[in-house]
Amino acid sequence: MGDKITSLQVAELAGVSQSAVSRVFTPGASVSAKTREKVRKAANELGYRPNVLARAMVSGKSRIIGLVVAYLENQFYPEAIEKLSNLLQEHGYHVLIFMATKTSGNVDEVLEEILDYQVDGIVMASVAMTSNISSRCQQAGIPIVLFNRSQDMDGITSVTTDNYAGGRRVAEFLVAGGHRKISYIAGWEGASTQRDREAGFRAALQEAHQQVYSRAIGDFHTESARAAARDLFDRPADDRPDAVFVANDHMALAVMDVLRFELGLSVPGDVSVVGFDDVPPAAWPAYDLTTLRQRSNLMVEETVNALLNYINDPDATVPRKIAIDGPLIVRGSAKLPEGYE
Amino acid sequence: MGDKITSLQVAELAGVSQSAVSRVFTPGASVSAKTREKVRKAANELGYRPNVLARAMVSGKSRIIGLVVAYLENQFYPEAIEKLSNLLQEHGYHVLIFMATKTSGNVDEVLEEILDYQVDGIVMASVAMTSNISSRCQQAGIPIVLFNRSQDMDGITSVTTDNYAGGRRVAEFLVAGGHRKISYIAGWEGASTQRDREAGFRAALQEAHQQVYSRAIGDFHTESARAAARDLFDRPADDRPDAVFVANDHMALAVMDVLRFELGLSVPGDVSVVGFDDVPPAAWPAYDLTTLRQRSNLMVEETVNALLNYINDPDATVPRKIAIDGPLIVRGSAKLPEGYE
DNA sequence: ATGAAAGCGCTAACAA
DNA sequence: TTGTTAGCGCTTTCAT
Repeated sequence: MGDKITSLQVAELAGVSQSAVSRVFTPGASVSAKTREKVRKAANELGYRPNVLARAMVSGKSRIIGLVVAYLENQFYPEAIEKLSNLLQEHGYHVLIFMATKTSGNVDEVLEEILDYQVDGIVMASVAMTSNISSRCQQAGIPIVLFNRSQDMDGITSVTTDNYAGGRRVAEFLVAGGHRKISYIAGWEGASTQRDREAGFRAALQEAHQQVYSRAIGDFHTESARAAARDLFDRPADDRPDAVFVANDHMALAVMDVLRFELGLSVPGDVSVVGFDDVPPAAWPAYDLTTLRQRSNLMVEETVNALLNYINDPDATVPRKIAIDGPLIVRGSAKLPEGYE
Repeated sequence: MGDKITSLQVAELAGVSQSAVSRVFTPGASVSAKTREKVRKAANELGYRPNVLARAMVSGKSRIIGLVVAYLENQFYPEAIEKLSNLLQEHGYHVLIFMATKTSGNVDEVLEEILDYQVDGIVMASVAMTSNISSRCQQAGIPIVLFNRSQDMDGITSVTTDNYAGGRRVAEFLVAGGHRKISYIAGWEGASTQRDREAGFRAALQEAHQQVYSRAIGDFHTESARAAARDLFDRPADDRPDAVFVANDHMALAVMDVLRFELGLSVPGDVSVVGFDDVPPAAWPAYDLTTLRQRSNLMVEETVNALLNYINDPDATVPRKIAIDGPLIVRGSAKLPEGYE
């Protein structure tokens, strides 16, 4: 008992050939209404469902998308994963998760594992890529898209927020708010997101004839961010920034806690804080964080599009660097510019 | 170019049979050192790796575990998923994600999809089970374990915190804190976690000759929780609870925001708040939430154990309801009992 | 429109 | 220890 039902058993019950059964379950195959009916009936009776793995073997399409992720602690990612998985599900694909954390330290190792599953595509979220990996996939003919990371090297598709523009927007907002000592808490310096946000931020500051007042590295992690905040703010009032742009919300929330509860500073009274991402807690009244929103819905849609386009027509698809514009969500953690409506 | 390397090609290059190659990649098969060496060399040269799907087909073991989740918004789950995935990876398994949300509304539908992938096991997180599903899996011989949900019906393995004991512990703490008007904000009433937490809570209250002062339903969602908080607390001081147990942290944080920022109440000055889970934000200084911790590490370990035990020896494995004790993490959101150290 | 037959890449008897 | 041989459950020519 409990044995798997095969198409052959259905065929026998329906009194048709095994390939007829296969055709009934293959969209766009030619079967007569009568045959289809007989097969459907037999299949229902037996509770038959095609074996995806067998289908994958012969067709070469597994309908599995590999997802590499390393940083679920940052709420931006669970949210994105949920959307990604949902959208792919709607297209008949499913997500096989690979954690690129401690255990299987290096990404290359993880990637080999993914390839073993004959995935139809790969999404790498918040993970850097070596050109080695890239060529490995290229040669395997597997599309890969970088989510929330970009790569200088060409030939690899990526979907990000327009981090440069976002950084600019934050700087402009802070400058307009009348701040004169604007500091920056950086994310992990290996990340393109960090780099681009900072570059845009600095560029706009420069245009306003300002520069970054001080800088510390938070590495995208809570504890490092706290240390960075102490580093920049635990000093006399006249040597203290009056505003800080933190490279993502996950850090910005921790920074706000340090400012308020450790250093007794008022936000935005003494210091304005702006983050990046707009994760759910940023909207909580206790933080009410002004932040540059990443439009994760759009990002996910673009990711899935890129993947499916390639799968459906590998030759007609060229790698693109997709950068989505993100709006500044103005809340209460930063002083408003004069006359801001 | 870019074609997949098969064991046959390796065999030819190594000058051995195809099955020799297979054996080299099968742990515990008998191969001579010489053959192994030849094969290894050829495999490296060609960049060969076994096709997991083909292996799955013939062996009947896919090394894929299906995971059903519905509620990534609650930080407890991303954390758990990360740990689960990591631990399974260490055992050579990988997680195929299925969202049980809006899109594929009903769990039964999702489950059929999972079965199509010939998974070796299923973890259902925060998802209720119909007996229908259960028997479907039983008959397919696929182990299924409920994570953070339990089921009255027998024959199904579940891993939870001891929610009843947890609920008791919270009540005892609140009573010891001198509270006399203790209320409860419930989670989704279909959830076993909700039921058990409330039952334990009420039992301990009763033993202290108290009862629940008032009750509202938060459904485990932020917005409903906010409404529930208003419902219970937006009233004259003498008809207001002096403490509230909220069925999980995700809601408790939202409740604290309403109390403080909408109703102008002080926590714990006017109201003590206790949650359940101990998600990361509970420890943030802005909330400093007293809460009953779910030991997700242990829960995940037990889940993986249960799964692997069954896979390795289906006949010797009996369904168990595993309930893990969780400690009360005392922070600042609730008044401390007299003389509490 | 349908059936027969040939594999997809691999593991697992079975011989040798 | 090794090679040979059968499949795993399915899709896909190729005839009919």
